[in-house]
Amino acid sequence: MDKSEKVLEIIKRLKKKYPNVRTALNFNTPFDLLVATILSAQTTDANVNKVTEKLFKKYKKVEDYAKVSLEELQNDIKSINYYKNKGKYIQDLANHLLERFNGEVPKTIDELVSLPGVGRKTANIVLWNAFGINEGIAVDTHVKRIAKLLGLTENTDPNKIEEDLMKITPNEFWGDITNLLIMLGREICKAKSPNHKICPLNDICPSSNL
DNA sequence: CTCCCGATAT
DNA sequence: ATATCAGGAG
Repeated sequence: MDKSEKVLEIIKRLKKKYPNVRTALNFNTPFDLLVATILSAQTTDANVNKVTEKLFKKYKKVEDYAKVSLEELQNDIKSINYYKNKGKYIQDLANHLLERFNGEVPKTIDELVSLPGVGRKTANIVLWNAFGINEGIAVDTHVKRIAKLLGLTENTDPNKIEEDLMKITPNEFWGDITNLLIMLGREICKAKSPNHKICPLNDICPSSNL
């Protein structure tokens, strides 16, 4: 089974296990999702959702993030890891959107990545989950770890892993594969204790100990 | 490469 | 105690 066939089999099995998988981050608007995704760096989604529940009620529009003092915004996300950096990213981001994009979230990777605090991972998450656009594959810590365990890539650089995955994955699945691997990573193929016994991929995974 | 720097699981 | 969690900037 070559890598392309393997990816299809992996997607098929994971889709069966997680039929309607989508981002676990709660959001109403594309901008909400952009904020939530920035907050999610090195932070669990549950913790992000706890904070955004209040945040999105207080900050309805892009202008609201631009208006407040940085200290107040940082304080509103205080329970999030790296809250000082993230607060600054989000406020700068709001200003860039207002000045350069008429207050709207852009719909291309190049434009998204030009915004403060937004890298390829964040851009891909927002494009797929807010707009349904498959321009790339979001490589987060789970995707990075599991793609290597499954033998889909030998690279460790997220950008190269993204290239490898794009080569062997049909475009229609570029959005799904990230969410599917994230679910697998959170529930079964955990960083510290991968549970090979209950993994639906254990018979085609070179890293399985069974 | 380092810094950022909270909450939770183990 | 420490490893890890939907990373990105400098």
